[in-house]
Amino acid sequence: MRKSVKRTYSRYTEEAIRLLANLIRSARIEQKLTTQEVADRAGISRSMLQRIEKADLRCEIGAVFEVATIVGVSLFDTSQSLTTIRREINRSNEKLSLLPKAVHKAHKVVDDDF
Amino acid sequence: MRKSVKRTYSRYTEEAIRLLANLIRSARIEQKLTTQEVADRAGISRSMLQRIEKADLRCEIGAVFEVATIVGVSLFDTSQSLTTIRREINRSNEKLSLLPKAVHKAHKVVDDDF
DNA sequence: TGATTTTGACCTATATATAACCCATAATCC
DNA sequence: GGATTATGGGTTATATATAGGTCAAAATCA
Repeated sequence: MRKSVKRTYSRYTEEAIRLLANLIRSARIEQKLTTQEVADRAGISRSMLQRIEKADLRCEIGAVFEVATIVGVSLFDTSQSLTTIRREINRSNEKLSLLPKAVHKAHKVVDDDF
Repeated sequence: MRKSVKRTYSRYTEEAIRLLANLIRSARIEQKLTTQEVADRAGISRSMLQRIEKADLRCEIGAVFEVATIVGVSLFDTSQSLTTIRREINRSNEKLSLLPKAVHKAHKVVDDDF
């Protein structure tokens, strides 16, 4: 079953996505690409691109990142480069392999009376 | 109408999201938070969080960013700070106001014969 | 080791996002 | 100014993501 979904977002989340949307729109216009062109290249509809540029929080992250990549907005602005990001992935994989697989909370106290 | 959607993604998009997912999972475990706890705080289901940590490209960007924020993974690693990101938004707004509102391609050449 | 909890993988019903339209207006260019 | 194109804002049918559940296996800890 699925309950009606009404999400709330932190300020930081909202503004991060707002910034990303603005950067995408700027980059698109600077490169003189129409919304239709970018949408086609990204394999999405024009209406979807419009939502992305309006910072709609419910767009698929894959679509947003793909558009960003196409117009040249670097995610993780550490690096635009694929090799660098791969290095980071490897590091995070190593780290993950060292961390515990599950997080256990302290056992519930059975002693409820006092 | 809606056509069946089969997306393709660039390598960079895939790996950027892979990295983000790894960072989220690492941070969650380091802070000894269970999947259920984080899901609750983010207002999403546990199954959704699982997809996020598996780098599923079709999750809502808002949900992903919210989880990242909750476990302390900074988007735009320039800054974890809200004020810095706001400054960036303002700059991008100024920039956008100076850019043309629409991108026009050269007029179609009516002269088709040669 | 045994008790307890977390996780991952699945399933289902339904709310919702999506592509693909259309149209009016705005923006651009000559 | 006039012609042309881009954009924004709708609408609709349908594919799909989602919440919420179950269950077995894995992981943790005493």
